[in-house]
Amino acid sequence: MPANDFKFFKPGEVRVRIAPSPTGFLHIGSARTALFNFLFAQSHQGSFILRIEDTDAERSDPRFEKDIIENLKWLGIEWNEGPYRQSQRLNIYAKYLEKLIQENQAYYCFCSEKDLEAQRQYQLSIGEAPHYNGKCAQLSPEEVKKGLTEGKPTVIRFRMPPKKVDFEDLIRGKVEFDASLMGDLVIAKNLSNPLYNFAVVVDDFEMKISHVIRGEEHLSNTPKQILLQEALDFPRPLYAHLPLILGQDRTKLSKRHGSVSVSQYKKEGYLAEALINFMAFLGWNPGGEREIYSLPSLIKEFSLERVQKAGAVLNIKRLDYLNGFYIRQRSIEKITELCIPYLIEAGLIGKVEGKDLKLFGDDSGFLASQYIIRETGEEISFDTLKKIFALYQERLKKLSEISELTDFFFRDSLKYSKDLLKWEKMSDEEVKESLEKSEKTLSDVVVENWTRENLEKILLLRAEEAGLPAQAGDRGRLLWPLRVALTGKEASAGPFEIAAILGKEKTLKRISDAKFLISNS
RNA sequence: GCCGCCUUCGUCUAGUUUGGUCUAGGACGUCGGGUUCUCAUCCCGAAAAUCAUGGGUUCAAAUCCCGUAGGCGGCGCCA
Repeated sequence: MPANDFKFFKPGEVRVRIAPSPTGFLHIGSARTALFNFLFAQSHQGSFILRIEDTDAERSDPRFEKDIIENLKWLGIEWNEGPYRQSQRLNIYAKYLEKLIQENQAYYCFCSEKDLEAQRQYQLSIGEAPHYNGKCAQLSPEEVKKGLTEGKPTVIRFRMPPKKVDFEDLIRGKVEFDASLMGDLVIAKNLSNPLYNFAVVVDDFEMKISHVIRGEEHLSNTPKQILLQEALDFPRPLYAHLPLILGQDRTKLSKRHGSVSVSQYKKEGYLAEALINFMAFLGWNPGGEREIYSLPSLIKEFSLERVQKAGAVLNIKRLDYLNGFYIRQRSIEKITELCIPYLIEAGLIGKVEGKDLKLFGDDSGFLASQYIIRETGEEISFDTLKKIFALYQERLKKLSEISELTDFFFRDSLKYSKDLLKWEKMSDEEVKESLEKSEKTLSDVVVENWTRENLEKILLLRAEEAGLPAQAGDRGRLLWPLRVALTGKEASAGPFEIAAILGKEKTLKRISDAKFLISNS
């Protein structure tokens, strides 16, 4: 816990914070706010503080706090202080609350929610912004005491000074609000239950926050917080309101737009560095033409001046592109480690019975030297899996695609329609001939020579002698049926590399299965 | 309804501070082509913004000024 001192922050000392409420999984919007705060702190050698705003006990849940912390770490967004929890700082808020009440800057209000709602409806109907009408603002001390001792339901309201408030937003410039339109703000349910706008002001002061960098949805909270600061005699931090992240329909991004939580993206197989690069460019860019940036290079380039004012629509295709790029950058060992859990989850492979798998890290999945193919019971090594994934590394946009792309390696028999075996307009008979040719060619290859290079050399030779005009295009007559026989798929990696991994026996078995399919249906 | 903010290719954006080099640049996506049995990668090329709109200032405006429209956000005993 920080010391309870009242020292003003030093203007030169940059201290920023991210203040998520644990009422949901870490949202991509909060993650981006965290990123910008982190980048800003890092580029100014400042401090970045994590503060969990869990004053709403009903909606807060420790598992959300866990999710927030885990995913921030996963993204590589590290904080220097915290996590602080507002629920553990209630005595601090109570002290300031009492001060405001004592100074008559805040007061108890006994209005019922029903009355308030009626009032709101009425104000709306006459074209006014809904705001508290001040009914309890002038209660005598006796009335307050009576209400309190009777245990009447109550809240604490801040006497909002009816004045204009302006502030210089680092991104938007001068912004002005008229507080006389706002009505007295509820700052706490009672002495031990502070509410957001109040708790934020106290904490930002106590934690000596120099710059409040947050989403634009907080812009209209700012004048309220400024007035509270003035009432408490706190210095005013600098403000920067980030543009919102929008969905396709240009409204604030929410669940109905699809994936919004970082954990969802992680599970779908997006890499942290892709997400970071992507989020950084949502409402900001360094000005040049380079678009690939790692965390360290972002720190070098980041500045609040280059942050956009308008909201930014999240373009998932761009994230996919970036993710594919970063997948291709990773080492094949790392890709293998990351892909294995998806295969396990799809039920394609499993642990070897009796052997313990080493579980490492948070999310890297299982790492072992041997796995078992569920359908056949055969063992498969990490190295073989590595070879399989190597074929698909450049084809992957998301890691989660791996099981659908490579499932044929882990199946005993393949299911596909016989027409898929036909390249262009081949007849059944031609397909059969093609397969027989592959079969013959491959059965002549001794196991010692069963390598990708060799298979390619031999098969290509056979394809080109053909008997037909030997054009490169004719390779398809041999290669397409072969590839479909091995994979059962319209699109896949090439037949040579697949056959090399499958081995002679399985390769020939699949060709024979394909011949059966084309002849008997 | 009230208050506030915003407005350059479909999307993210460069350019606006210091008006001319902007017949508006890049990236994703789309389309076409090359490599290729397929897919992906990679390479080449194209279409795509009368700079929301109206007016003004100026020899000259995406860039400066005024108005208008539209969009979004907030208006909670949520954060």
